[in-house]
Amino acid sequence: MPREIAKSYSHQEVESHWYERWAEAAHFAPGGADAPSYSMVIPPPNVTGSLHMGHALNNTLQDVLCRFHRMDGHNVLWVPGTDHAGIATQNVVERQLADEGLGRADLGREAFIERVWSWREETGGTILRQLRALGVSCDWSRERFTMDEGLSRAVREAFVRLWEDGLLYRAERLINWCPRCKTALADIEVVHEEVDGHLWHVRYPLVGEGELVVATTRPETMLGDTGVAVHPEDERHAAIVGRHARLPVAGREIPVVADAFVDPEFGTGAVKITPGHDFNDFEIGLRNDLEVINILDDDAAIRGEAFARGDGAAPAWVERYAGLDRYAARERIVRELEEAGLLAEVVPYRHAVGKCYRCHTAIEPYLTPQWFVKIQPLADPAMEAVRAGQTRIIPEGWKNSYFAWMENIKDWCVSRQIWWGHQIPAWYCAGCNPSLAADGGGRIAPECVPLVARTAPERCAACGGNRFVQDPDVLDTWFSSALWPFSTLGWPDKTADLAAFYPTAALVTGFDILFFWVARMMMMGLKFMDEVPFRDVYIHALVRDQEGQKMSKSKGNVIDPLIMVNRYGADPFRFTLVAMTAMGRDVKLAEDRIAGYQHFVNKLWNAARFALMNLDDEVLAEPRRAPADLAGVDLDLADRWILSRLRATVERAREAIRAYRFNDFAHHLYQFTWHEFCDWYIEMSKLRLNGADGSGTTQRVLHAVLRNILLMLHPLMPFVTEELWGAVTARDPSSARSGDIMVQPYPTAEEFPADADAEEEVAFLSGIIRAVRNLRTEMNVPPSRKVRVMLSDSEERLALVRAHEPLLCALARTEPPEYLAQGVRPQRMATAIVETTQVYVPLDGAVDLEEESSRLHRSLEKLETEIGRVRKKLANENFTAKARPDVVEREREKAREMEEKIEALNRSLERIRELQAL
RNA sequence: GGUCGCAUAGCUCAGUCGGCUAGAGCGCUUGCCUCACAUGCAAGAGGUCGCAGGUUCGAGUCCUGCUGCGACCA
Repeated sequence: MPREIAKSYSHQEVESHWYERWAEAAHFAPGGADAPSYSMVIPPPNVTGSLHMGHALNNTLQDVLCRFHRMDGHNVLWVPGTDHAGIATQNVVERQLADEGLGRADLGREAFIERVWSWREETGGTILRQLRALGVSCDWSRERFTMDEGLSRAVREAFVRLWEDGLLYRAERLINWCPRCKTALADIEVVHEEVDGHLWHVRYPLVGEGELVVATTRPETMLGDTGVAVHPEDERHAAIVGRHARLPVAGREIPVVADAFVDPEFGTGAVKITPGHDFNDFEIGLRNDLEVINILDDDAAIRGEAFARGDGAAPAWVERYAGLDRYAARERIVRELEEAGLLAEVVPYRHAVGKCYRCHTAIEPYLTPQWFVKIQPLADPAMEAVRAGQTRIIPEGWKNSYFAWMENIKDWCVSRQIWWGHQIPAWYCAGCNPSLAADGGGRIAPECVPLVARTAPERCAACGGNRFVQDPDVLDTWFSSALWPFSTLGWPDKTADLAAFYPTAALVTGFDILFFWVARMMMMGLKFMDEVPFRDVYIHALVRDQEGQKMSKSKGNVIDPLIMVNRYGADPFRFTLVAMTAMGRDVKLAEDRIAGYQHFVNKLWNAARFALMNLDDEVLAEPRRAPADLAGVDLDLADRWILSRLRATVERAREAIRAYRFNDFAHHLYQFTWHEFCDWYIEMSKLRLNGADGSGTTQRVLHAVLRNILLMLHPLMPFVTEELWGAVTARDPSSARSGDIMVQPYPTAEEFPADADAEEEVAFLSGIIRAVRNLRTEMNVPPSRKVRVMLSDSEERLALVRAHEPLLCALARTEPPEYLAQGVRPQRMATAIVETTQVYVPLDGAVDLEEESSRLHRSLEKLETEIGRVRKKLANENFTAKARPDVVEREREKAREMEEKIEALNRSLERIRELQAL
């Protein structure tokens, strides 16, 4: 009984339905515990974020892996969640407060944090809801947030253990300070950008007589200069080392020192040293015993008290500078230098400026007490694990970056001067640290002694006091993210999840957070779990626009994934992302690609539609999903061929997934579905389906191949495959209940018989069919008209065509062919050669002999060049002696074939010449 | 400045162990509304594999240099 489904697929009606159904059926949760586990943790998106293309790609790839392994019999767990994004989230809420005319200080810490939580309840986690539109199969019952109680406990535990193991310390160091966020940043949170600036050459008068010209990009920092340095071997300046310069404007006397860091080629060979506001200068200062003066407040404005140092009294000009922003101070100081005739030269100069990765404000090296993780003892095992292959990085090229970064790693500044985050579990006893009370601003002096503990201490072991102040700083968000692969599974408790799912199988992420996150997870995983956090790290590309530009709101070139899903459906969108994910390359995305793959979905839909219109109820009702038991019954050539090709496709698809070759995976399935199944098998099957003979077998094969296509494609295109699975298995008693495709076993190659003969024969027959079609077009035979065809070859070869004559007639629209004995050459025929077979189609009276002649000449020329190359090879004794025998044999075969073709072409040309002569 | 990567059809890219008459998708040209699909079918055009050397019987593939582009680090 013929049945019909809609003429085309409407994703809108289908996607939300299936997503809900999967959730209700608990398909997203791990299944049987006896199966090998396959686990992943989502790279937690920022809780303030909304879905962009990077997330779409990242999560699509993860979902492909999860869906594949789930079908392939693994116990799959994919943990979703978000991170609390300390600075970013605090910025968002502070902006809200600003609209109400409030600052966070107006609320106080506790009320502010409450406010952030309520923001999070309302708006946070939007991105996780958006992810569902992609069809991601993560286990929502295990959703985690880095500020959850469980994960916060993990953070405290990790912090305390690091402290106990001597891997954590608090010290006053020069750190990267963002004057807008008013917090310290880790080194990698600073992005270096080239900017067009100036190089100011300033005269520093020497005490006594003479002067020294120094070059600087930041003249305002001279207020904090405590020395001038020259290279020790620079003869130009050798005489003045040890003398003093009088610092312009500030008036202090500062020493001239020699330090090998100075580049004698740069500028005048003399540099001003500001240990309080430059990392290199800080080092030089340490080596040469220079004073460190902090001239800036936490908002990068000049602070008055800086000038009070030195001779004790604040000079008169302090009032001019105190409170000035660093850039205003720069303008002013340049003006004053110029007026004093101390500005020797100003030249345009392009140089790198470090900026805050969150707000893009230029960072300021700033001397403050901070918490640091001693990193080398953690980095060493993390490097070793990759070297030993306990964790693989794919593609391998990223290993270099990983090692390069790890080898030059510096201690990690983990304290942040913000409120939203995990407050550092360290307390200071008011009794032991009298300076605590003095500083009402909450900044704890560097000399204060912290008590690090899992919970607030009740009594001081040293003085017996019970008044404590908790360290006001919070931890870097990445500190909690570093624990993610085990904190989400219940650590520090020894949970069943932890036992079953750690280490995770794979981590899928972009290279932009290789250092921020991947490297730190490696370190923390090894530290706290004694085991790497993941077996494989797959690093994927960044999504760019079609010109290769990074997508950004300011450029206006963003493609919104949700709009794409809505417009084209999640399946084509996912397929596009996966098909374009070549190893290590950028993904350049254009909307028309997605539209293109929507056509593929339509093709699949219509193949299923065709099948449904041609399958009998009893076939549709058979529970069989693999036709292994069909083998040998009365499979015809086409059946044997498509099953053999299916086998090869399953093999390739599995291999592609195993090797993280996502684009190959998509490509092989696309190629098989469209160009083998639809273009050839379905067309060939029509003959048998319409005839009485063997229709049952063909129906069964058609059904089986279609179902296996759906199974293979499911990880890529979950929705349309699930929808069609429902249609083609509707009457299958074995799939009545939890028969969703999502939880069916993934096809294996062994289910399908390989058949090299069938593949070879179909290649030959389809070659003949293509050749006839080609000749038809050349001869301008209208598609509606059947064409006469003659074939000439050995009896054996011709018998093969004869056996499948109806296929040729139907697919090339020919009359039944005439079979000619080898060597018989008919007149007035256009010729093509397929393997050894000559194919003739009558030269129509209307055909231009000239054109036909030049067509043949072109093919002839091509062949002659090629055979020349092959003959040269075969004549080369080195080749025949050294190349592998099978390679040599292939070349010989090639030469034989080409000789025959050339001969045939020459004969055809000869006949055309005869005709032209008439 | 240092490191790494990339350069193949008009565009975007595959090309795994060196055996290639170099592939795909999109675009383009021509002809078709052929009873699953015009979101389609059929046929076709289109390449000095960035340049110059080297290794090899054989190089898109390996090595060196150059040019151009990109990324990361400083």
